[in-house]
Amino acid sequence: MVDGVSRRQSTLDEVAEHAGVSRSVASRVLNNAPHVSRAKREAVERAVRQLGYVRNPTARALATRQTGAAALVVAGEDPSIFADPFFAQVIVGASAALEEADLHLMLCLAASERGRKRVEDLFRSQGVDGVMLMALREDDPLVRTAEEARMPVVFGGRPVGPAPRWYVDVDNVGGAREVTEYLISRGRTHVATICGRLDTEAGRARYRGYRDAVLAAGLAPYPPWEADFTEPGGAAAMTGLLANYPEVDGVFAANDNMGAGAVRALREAGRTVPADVAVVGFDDLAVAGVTDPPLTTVHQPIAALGREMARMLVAIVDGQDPTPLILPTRLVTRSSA
Amino acid sequence: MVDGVSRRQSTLDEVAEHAGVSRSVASRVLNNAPHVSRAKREAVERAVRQLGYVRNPTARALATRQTGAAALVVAGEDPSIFADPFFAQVIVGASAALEEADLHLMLCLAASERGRKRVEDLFRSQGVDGVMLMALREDDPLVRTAEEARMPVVFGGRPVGPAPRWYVDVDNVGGAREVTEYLISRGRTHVATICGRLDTEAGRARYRGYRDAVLAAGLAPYPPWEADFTEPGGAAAMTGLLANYPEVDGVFAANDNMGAGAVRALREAGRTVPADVAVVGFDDLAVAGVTDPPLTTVHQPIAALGREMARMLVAIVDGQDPTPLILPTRLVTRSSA
DNA sequence: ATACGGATTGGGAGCGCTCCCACCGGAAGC
DNA sequence: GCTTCCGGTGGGAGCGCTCCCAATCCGTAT
Repeated sequence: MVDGVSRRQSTLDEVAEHAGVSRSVASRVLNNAPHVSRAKREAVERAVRQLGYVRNPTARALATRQTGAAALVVAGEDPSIFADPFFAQVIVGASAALEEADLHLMLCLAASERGRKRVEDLFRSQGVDGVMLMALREDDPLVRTAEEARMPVVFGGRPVGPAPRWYVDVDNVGGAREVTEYLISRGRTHVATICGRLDTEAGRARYRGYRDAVLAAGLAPYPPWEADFTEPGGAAAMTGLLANYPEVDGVFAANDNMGAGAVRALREAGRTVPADVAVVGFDDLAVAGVTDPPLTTVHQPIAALGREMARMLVAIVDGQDPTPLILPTRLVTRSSA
Repeated sequence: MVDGVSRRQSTLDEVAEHAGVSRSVASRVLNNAPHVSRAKREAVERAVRQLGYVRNPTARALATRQTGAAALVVAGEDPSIFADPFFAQVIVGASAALEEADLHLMLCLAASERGRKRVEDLFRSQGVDGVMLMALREDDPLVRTAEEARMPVVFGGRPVGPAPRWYVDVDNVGGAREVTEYLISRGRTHVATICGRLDTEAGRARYRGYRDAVLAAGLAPYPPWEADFTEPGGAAAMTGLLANYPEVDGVFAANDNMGAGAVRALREAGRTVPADVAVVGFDDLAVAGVTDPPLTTVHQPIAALGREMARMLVAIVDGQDPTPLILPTRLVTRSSA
């Protein structure tokens, strides 16, 4: 009976029987393995079509000890960190690369207590073939978990501390230096920074880049004024900066969200951008284009970051040992500085 | 030997042996099933701890025919649709609800040809326990695939055409009507709309809401000026609208991205917002807060949408038959209108 | 003809877990 | 005192697939 939509899912045994071959042969055909005669191969393919057979990935996973899935773990402190459009772009890139290797993407938001627990179990139960790990804070217990894991782990952005074996990062120091130099080249002499969380490596690296540039120009760096990478956080920081250092005429915000917040706070304080205070950001997310004035910022290849993480992971799963990767950034000038 | 980090993953049999019980008893303990004496239960728990045992989810899945995972499928035409921060918020909500049910989240971007194919296989191979399906366009083949699937499917937003059995949507018509009425109440008499893609139900519904409000006020609705829900698309549409209907003094953009684009296009055309042209959006995403002026818009509970989809799915997997849900929207007034 | 090497083939033993079921002993019911 | 019942227990048969290995087949070299 030809019935592509039979009630029950057909099994490999049924396909084999239908094709008049053994299970082994049918399996070889499905896996494109050699040692199958042309005639039997075609018979199996016909049976597969007629039965509407689809291989059961779970059974395959059990037998091969490979799940066919990779996890993207987003750590952080609060699940809402994931609302940052940054991650969406990472996912677009990672998803495309995983698709090429025919791996599925499992997404884990590990910010809650329970979420973290589940990720730990995932690591230990071999529930995926490998993981991509992002948004780690200093002393995040997941770093330890990852080290002990018996599976490949690729870091997206380095964690604070010793660099892991496999990671993909962007050149945070270089990007921050370049955009700060740009600010200075536009005649700004009192350049402060709204830095990101300093318990993240990205926050620290961008502050270092800022500091390098200011010192190299013979100016005095301001102490790090920390915010949480969000728009309201950036606005609040800008207000604080204004109150404490009214002479400031240039601000490097360590990401675009905070840059947008700074622009808003400045406008609300009656200062014009860039005439009174020039503002630059980092990331080149969509928000940088809609502020008024639009933000000069540092473009980082976010989708590429995701793509390269996934490719690196696939390479490791395939038994290779790729070298870490640092992606370049690029200055994007708009009118906020 | 106490060794929580033994080379090989320990199995349930080993736990059972270590605890001096049978595999069955050990299994019952792990599943919190009855018919286990207090003494043996504790022995097993001790063995689990000493061996650092973690249950193999793949084997469990094979035996129970339940994978412990749910998929979120984002259709659309182009994978970059996922870059819209809208989805990130859905995921935050869905992830939290799935976490409560101890299900993992599999994310599938089904915009590419290959991606769609993989989703179809996922449906047919029972690779997940259920799926949440979003961003369907008219005549999307995935609708058919979903109907034929032998697993629960919850739609996020209704597809064009007959309503599916299970879905969660927001009140697009009501929200669009309300914000358009607001525009009119502010004295606007030439109110146009930059509508979203009309091959999506959300695009159509929002246009209907706009049209209802305009007609109810005794004004003449403008024909739908279609754009693709993106910022540049909105800007281009605004420019076109301005060229064709210079008398327009109010615009309902069917989402905030397009609203932000409209505001930018208006500024670049030398018109002031809201004095010359008032603009309102839909979604209440972060972008609505950073445009200048910030956008009056329709708040929709996006994380709740994700959460309710996930809860509905869990309910179905548990054998229930929940009723579809339509979430309310809320007008958020800022200064763009 | 006869033997030999390689390509094919099918049987069977898992992968690690769940769950049905038969079995045990003691408390309750008669 | 003897059934009846039930909590507790362990054995065993799968779940659907992969993969090792022994068996078979063929063409060809001897």
